[in-house]
Amino acid sequence: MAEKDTVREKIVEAAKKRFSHFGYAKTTMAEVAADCDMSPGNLYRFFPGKLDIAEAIATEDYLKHLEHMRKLAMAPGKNAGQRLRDMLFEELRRTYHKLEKDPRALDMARTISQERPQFANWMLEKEREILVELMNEAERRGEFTIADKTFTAEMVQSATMKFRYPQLWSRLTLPKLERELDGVLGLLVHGLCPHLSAEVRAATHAAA
Amino acid sequence: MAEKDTVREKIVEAAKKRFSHFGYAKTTMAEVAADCDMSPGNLYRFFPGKLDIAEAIATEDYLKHLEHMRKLAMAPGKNAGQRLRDMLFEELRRTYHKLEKDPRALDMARTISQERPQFANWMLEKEREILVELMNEAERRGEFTIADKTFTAEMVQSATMKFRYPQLWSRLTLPKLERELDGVLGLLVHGLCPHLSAEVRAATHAAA
DNA sequence: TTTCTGAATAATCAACAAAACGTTCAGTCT
DNA sequence: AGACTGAACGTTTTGTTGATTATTCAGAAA
Repeated sequence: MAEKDTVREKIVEAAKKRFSHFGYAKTTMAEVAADCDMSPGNLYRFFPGKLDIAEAIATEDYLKHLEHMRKLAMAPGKNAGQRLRDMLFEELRRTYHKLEKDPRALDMARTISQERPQFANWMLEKEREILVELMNEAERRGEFTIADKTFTAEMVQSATMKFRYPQLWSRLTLPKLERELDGVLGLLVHGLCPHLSAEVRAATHAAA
Repeated sequence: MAEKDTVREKIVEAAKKRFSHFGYAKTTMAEVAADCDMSPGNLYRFFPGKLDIAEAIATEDYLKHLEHMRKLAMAPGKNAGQRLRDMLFEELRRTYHKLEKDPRALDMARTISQERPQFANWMLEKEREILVELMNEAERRGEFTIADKTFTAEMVQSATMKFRYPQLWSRLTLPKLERELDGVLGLLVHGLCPHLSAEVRAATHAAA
């Protein structure tokens, strides 16, 4: 079984190289198999199909990214709004740079999210867990007031959809996208209605 | 000149019928010309090209829709949040139903927004004007506090992108989309931070 | 002169054949 | 028996050819 995992890893590594070098569509199972000194048929003892190899690569990659985002979401010495901002900016920059420096990654991303919508769902769900943690912490400190946190996390994701696969939905440059994300987050955090600034809150306390 | 406009209108009408019956791609300039009892070449004295006829149709249609939205945005006896909600719900429902009952409209929408990105910009800009009017009115009544209204309108549009061409970016049903839009608007209006409810505001006034 | 036509042109599309590919599985090797 | 191969199969992609189509423009009609 440990042996099997080693072989699996070997396949993933070979595929990773091919995919990033030539793109998902342009690498064949035969090539990946050859890189691993095995026959094409043998790949299927480790993965149900080509797309599943891509999914394994994407999963590995995203789990690393999630760790990073969790750190930003829980960073000490910052208020909740700032941490939310850091987290979503990190997400924007990561995907932007990934697709920028390696346009070959785009067809893989596109194929996966088209053929495996459930995978895109899984990513959102994982991110949502972090958002809920962030909100719990924020509420504990009185920074946010949120009734249904999972629902609210979904709404935050919905409102920031545009920044999740930036070059899929617009041709904006990174600085423009950052400015826009900043603006949207400002709205999400403070709202359009007059909000409870520090001074107003003090006044309210005095009145009580 | 009045004569020219009549001919233009005739062409638009003929094209409208063809486009909605057979789709944009499947109707030929020759057919539209025949419907107007003229030669294909003559169409080009009135429109630079086929796509410009489609754009004229879309413009006419959107201007009607804008009027409707402006009415909702300025409806008396409702607070600003409610009017914003009515306006964006109308937008969602309109495009959803249009593309639902007439999937032929989709290829036209897709072609226009692909080949003429500036047209999509024009639509957003026009809608933004209404949003700014709504915000001005809301600020006058103390319902919203907004520094840069045009920028804020842009951010509202950015956060609600997903609901603008619903079936282009997701496969959600109308009820699910409505629920989600409602949630996002709740967030945009009230924000995540504790906000100034009516009672709190009264307390603040008392303290002052 | 001004308005319009319709054949000419160049670009795009559709249909079809050939090649390449993902996937399977009968059978070989260890 | 379990691990693996590679030819075979059906699907998808690619390349090619012929037809359609948007657009132009020289010239006819008004």
